Amino acid sequence: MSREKEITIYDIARELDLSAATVSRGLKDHPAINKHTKKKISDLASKLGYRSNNFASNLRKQRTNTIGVIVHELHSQFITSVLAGIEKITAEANYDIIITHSSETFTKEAANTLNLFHKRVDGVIASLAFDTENLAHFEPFERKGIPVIFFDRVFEEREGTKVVINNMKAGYDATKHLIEQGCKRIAHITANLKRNVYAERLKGYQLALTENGLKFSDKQVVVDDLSEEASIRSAQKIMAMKPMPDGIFITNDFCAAICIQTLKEAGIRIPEDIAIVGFNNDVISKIIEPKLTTINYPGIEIGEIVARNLINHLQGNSNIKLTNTIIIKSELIVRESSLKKKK
Amino acid sequence: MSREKEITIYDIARELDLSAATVSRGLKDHPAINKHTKKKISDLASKLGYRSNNFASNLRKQRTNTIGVIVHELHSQFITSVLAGIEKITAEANYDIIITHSSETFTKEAANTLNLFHKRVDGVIASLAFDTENLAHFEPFERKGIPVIFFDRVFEEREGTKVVINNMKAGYDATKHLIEQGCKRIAHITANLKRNVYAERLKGYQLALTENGLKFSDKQVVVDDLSEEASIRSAQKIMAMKPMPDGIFITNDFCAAICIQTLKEAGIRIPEDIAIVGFNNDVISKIIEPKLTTINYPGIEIGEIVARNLINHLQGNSNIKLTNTIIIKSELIVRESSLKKKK
DNA sequence: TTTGGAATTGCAACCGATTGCATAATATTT
DNA sequence: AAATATTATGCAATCGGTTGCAATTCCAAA
Repeated sequence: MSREKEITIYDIARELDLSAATVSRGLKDHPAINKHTKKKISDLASKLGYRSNNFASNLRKQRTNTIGVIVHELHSQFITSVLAGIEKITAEANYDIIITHSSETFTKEAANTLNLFHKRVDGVIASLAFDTENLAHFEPFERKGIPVIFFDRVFEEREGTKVVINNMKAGYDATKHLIEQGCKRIAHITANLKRNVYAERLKGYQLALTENGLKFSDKQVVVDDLSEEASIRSAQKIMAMKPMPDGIFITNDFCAAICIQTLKEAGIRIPEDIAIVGFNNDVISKIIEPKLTTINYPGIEIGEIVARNLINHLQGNSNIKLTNTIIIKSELIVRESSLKKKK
Repeated sequence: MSREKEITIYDIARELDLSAATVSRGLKDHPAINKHTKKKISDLASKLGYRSNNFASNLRKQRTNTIGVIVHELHSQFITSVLAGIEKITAEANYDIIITHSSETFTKEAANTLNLFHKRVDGVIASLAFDTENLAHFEPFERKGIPVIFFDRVFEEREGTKVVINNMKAGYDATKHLIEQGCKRIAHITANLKRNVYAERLKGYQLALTENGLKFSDKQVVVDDLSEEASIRSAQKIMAMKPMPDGIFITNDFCAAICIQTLKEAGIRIPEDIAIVGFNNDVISKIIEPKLTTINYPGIEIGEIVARNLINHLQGNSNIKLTNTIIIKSELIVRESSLKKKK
């Protein structure tokens, strides 16, 4: 199979006895070009199978029409929903996206960031890894005036637009719900508290407790990562508590599912002995038995809003520095895992 | 924030009183350049924050060092594992990847294919959408001599390398296992039989039945998509069969999980009344109750092999046309959902 | 017929890295 | 010291599309 020669605007120009400039303008519907000429150009272009060379074009235009996306994982429903939302909006606006993921490690996140920088993306959308401690690796973008928007895992202190849910309220709602179900000793399983999402949910948990006359104690908060092994460990810690909790607010559905499994295997009844609320509304929350009460996390919506904001900014219709924090609504979905009281 | 000017090799050349050619070679460790000079170049480059312009480079080199990946979904564990495998190998070989997904529709798949073509990827890795009927949309690649490797969902008839598991054997093993557990009336829930993977598994199912003196009947095969709704529908069809099956081989773990749920809600005991075997070894198979017997589908390995093959071919170390089908081992993982007999 | 202005098209200089070939500088051999 | 080989660097063309500005063509009004 011999490779066909690539067709360029010069080939088209030669064949139609025009200049490359005219062909270039004709192909992109420039108003100065005669309708007739445009037609001839685009006809011949498609006949010859012309495809525009992005590299030449980007090189000259000094922009790529590409947005870089940095996420912590691909395995989560939430993230894939966000990506779907981003993709929808960016595709409409004719932007390409490059998706990178950090597997929850700062090192890979930094490498991906650098990589996107070298690829000269016009803008970046990011959610931070588990152990990212600062935003120094985003500085090159800052220096070049390339906009970066964060969602979900963000640094509150940082300037610029962020898209998040009200994690504190969500944590509050989850805990309040457990209290309303009659729980008196409510534990909380969560992850790295340096991440805003977990810290905020903890605050909400704490507030709900104290506001309802229950006392908060460090000992009832289990911090680990959210892997399968960690989840089993966490469940074991819960069982070792004396007295054992009668309710748990768990910051992640997968972790909650593993916990439920571990607890059930130990003969603990859910929700009778321990009521459980998860977080995210993953598919898994409807598979696990009992079905999991959880917080709905509207990924698609978040993705759409993040993308729309970035693109507006890129097109000069808004200024990212002005808008600061966009809060998306999330709500509690009640299923069996928390229902101590019959309806 | 004012944008910094971009540093080029010319800036470096000027400052060091060298030619751009030398700088270019120095930066990529060309053997003809003096060690000393190289050091000076790379020192200044990093001091100035130089970043190479990929567009200029690609334009000149006429290749992008980018591989396009087309998959049917991002939501599945299997696919994200494959992607992880691909990423590992391509990153080592210094290739970039662009990931596109078709949401299981041919239209999007074709659009993505075209898009990758325009982006001038050096090679393509693809798994077909649910309803793709032919490979005409890959023809532009063929014409330009750009290699395309398929995995998982492939067209058997097509020339060129494909990476798959032995789906027929897997289907056979799954069904045989059910037979060994004493099942006499084994149903099969599957999806679009135009896709090789499903057609092959069906063949294996059929073979195991007839080989063991059980008769095969169309009526025991339920074909639908693999969505939640479809899975519920399928479970209902199973329950409506008279006599009801005592075993089901389901071509996908998620679907199997939903089926188990639906059957259990109807009071059917798993595995006592109906034994079930799934496919994929998704996380979900360990969450569902009872835990699901399934076929392990080694995604990472498949990804690695596909990527390695493509890269070898791109680097001229092998010819994709010669190798034809690479078969990866997969095996049955026995859990509770199929164990009628106590061990 | 002349002329002003609008409508089209072309010229030529970019954008930044790469690379075959020539040349210069240095080292080695005779 | 001359000749040859080795090492290091530079020249200049090239990749293909874009765009400010100039040039040409065309048409209608004077």
